[in-house]
Amino acid sequence: MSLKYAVLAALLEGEASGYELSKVFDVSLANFWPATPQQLYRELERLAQDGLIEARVVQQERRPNKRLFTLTETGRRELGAFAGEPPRRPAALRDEFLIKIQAMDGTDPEATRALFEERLSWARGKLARYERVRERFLDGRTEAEYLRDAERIGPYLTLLGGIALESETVRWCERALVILEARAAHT
Amino acid sequence: MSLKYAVLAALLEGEASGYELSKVFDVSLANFWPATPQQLYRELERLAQDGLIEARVVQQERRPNKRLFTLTETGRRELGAFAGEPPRRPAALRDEFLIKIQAMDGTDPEATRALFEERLSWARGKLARYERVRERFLDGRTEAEYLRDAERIGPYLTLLGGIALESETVRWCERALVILEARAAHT
DNA sequence: CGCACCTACTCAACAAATTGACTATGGAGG
DNA sequence: CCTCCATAGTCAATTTGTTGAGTAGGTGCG
Repeated sequence: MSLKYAVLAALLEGEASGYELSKVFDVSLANFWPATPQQLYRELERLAQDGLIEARVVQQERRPNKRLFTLTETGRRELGAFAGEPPRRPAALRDEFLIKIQAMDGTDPEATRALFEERLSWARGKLARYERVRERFLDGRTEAEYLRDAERIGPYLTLLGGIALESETVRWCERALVILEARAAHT
Repeated sequence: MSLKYAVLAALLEGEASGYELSKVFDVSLANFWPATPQQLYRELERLAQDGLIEARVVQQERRPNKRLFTLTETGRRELGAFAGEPPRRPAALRDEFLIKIQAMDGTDPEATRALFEERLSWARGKLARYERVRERFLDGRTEAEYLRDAERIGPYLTLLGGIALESETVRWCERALVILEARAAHT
């Protein structure tokens, strides 16, 4: 149900092809609504049929042709209506890693440490990427200036959410590693 | 794929029926691996067939009979193996609310404020529940004592993760509300 | 006494997500 | 020259996940 609106929201940034969207979903929207290319192509088809987006075929030389999609007025309206409504379902996190941690006792402590280490460096990497995106948003201005002047701040707020989440993950991993080390030293 | 291990991990706490598991998944495991009762019943059936868990029918008076499931040695081993391996897929967050925020510009600012307010109070509620669970874990001991003496600390670490996540959500919402207010006052 | 709600599930149907393979063309690197 | 990677997708099969209903006895409330 919500993939529909995730796609519409992505098209607020402007015209895009399915392929381009699959890239966007990989880096930005993937942070709160993951989708595979196949899901996107299917969804775009449906949205176009329902008149929420419009396709425009662009002939390309030395490349396969592509279809660029734009929001229609109807699409924009539907997205607006959706954005104003309270969410029907709460956020869902699905994390294999946490299952492993839940079940970690009785396995090799060293393996557990490695898991946390991996997660930590992954979170740090993500945080660094987020910070670069933030620089691009600000584009030289201070945050206060940006928040005062920009016409769209939604994407910036979700970015702040992502940054908050990942920096907290980093702190949590660091803490867990200290705890694990203390338990290891104690034996 | 991972629901399997989520169920096995839940059974580490001891024997449980499908119905009991559906309650556990609602409060604890739901935080990182949501599942509906139907999914659980299907999964339990499969796990029993594969010999990873064992069922024992308990006759009850004035209640429908229930089947209690326990981990077998095989199940315990498979779970251990899983817990040691690096995760095949990264954590996935699916959050309708964030789509709405991404698309919020061009809708009623008051509606957006209400969304954040709602999310905020929801996060605070969850945090309070987590803290109560934490009290139960500690059971009078200090955290340091608990972490030194307890045989299982996995569930405590995932709980800490949940607490970190929700308290960061609270801070993020508060910040967003300040920003929204400033934009509203500015007009 | 009737109604709603709790325990403890099962069944069927449907929607969504995932996986893997397949079609094309072009450019880069060895 | 050959292979791999990037663009720009499509198709089909399978697995997961979701929704709604049904069964059946028990408990609590007014």
